[in-house]
Amino acid sequence: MQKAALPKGTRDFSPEVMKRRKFITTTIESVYKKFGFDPIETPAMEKLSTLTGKYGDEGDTLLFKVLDSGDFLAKADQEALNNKDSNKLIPSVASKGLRYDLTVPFARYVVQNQTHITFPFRRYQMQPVWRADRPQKGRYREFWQCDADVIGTKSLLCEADFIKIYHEVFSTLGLGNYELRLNHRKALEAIAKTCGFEGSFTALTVAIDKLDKIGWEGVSNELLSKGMDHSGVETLKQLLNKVDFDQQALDLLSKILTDSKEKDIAIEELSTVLGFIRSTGIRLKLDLSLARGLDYYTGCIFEATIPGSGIGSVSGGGRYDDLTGIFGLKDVSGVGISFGLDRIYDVMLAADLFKEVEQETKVLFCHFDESALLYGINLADKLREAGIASVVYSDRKKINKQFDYAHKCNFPYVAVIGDDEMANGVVQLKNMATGKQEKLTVTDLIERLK
RNA sequence: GUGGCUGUAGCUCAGCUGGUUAGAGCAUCGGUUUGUGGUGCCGAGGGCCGUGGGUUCGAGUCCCAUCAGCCACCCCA
Repeated sequence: MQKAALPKGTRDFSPEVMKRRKFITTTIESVYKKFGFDPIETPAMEKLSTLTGKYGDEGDTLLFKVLDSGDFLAKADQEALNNKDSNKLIPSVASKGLRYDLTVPFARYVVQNQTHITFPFRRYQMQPVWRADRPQKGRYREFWQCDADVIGTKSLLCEADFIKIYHEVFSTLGLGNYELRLNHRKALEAIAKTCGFEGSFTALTVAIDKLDKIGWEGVSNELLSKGMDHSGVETLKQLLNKVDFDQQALDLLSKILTDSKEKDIAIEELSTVLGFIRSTGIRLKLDLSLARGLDYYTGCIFEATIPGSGIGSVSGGGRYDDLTGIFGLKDVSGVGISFGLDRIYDVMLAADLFKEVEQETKVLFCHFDESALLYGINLADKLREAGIASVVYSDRKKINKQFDYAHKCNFPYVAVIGDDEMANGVVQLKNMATGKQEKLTVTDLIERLK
């Protein structure tokens, strides 16, 4: 006998859990639909060449590779094999991989279907993704992303739409205390210029992204050691405070940053977004320390967290000006966001935000003998025709066992069938919550349970 | 990839400084005299004490290794 077990970082979902997960996904889906997005799906596997090189070096190591079928060793890179060089061996034995996110497969989809797509294209996609990360709290190897993207327009109205979507989704889920942080990739570049650090843009973003973890002192020490001078550090310090996203914040930013093309773009785009959402009263933060790891972002970037949840971001996104370029389609700008279903679930569970899951099957037919069982089968079919979910107890067991089953499964009603009921053309319907029961004909039964 | 913590029944755990046949609660199944569930009462099944080695007269308990799980770092949803 072998032990029943799952691969590390993967989970089964019980009916109770699935009902709650569905609540989250249908909420997100209905908001996406309301904003004019249509669904697509893509395969779990992509060609490895589609995935590699899109998520940075670290991302490549986190990709699950799928071993080729057949005699894969025959066509393996013999030199790499002899040298036991795993990394070099991979391309010759694995040509597929599990998708790492939904954005890159989407870019591939857009390029491949460009002649059939009408731009701007608004799609949503809710599917699992896989990462060979070491699992821990709020981190799984298989998890679901709920993405929405608009591709084929540079309009900042899209960014405004996503801010409204964030607000509606989190409010509906009961997570109205969410914090949405906004930044602009060009603002980061302008900051690098202002601080005399344009040559080490990546080092700058890596450092300031750690602000909430290692504090201002840690960040400044790191930057000083990387060669930033004291005046640069002082300037930076004025910028990194997380502030309300409003005109005042933009004015201040404009005052501190030295003139550059990037500054102009960042300020102008952020003001445009602000203008689009001003009337809604939605609040968000301008956080110039927000960097986000994925380097395909070029414009506005978003990240949403639930303060006090102990789990990192539950959603992220941003604008990418040239993600389709790598697949041969130039000058197509897109912007999108992604909700992390599993993390939202964890946060909601911890905050006790799920309502009691109700049993959707209305009634269980219980019986005393073979003829009552057959009688029940017919009645159940009549109820189903009327759209009432019902089950006939499938085995011949004592009536108290049948009731026990109904109780444990949370069926709201039990319909008892015996000789009396069959003789009179009725059933004994018992309300399991109140304990009350009454004799009803089929017609009355349907009327009662509708 | 780096570090820390933990492995005893299906689940949560107890098992004192090593000492007879390994315990509890919950869960499961059966019964409570058979046309009615929840609570109560009675009873049953279920454990190579993660795995391998070592110390010892004797190991669930001590030591080493290994595997697995959890947590943190890195990075991220």
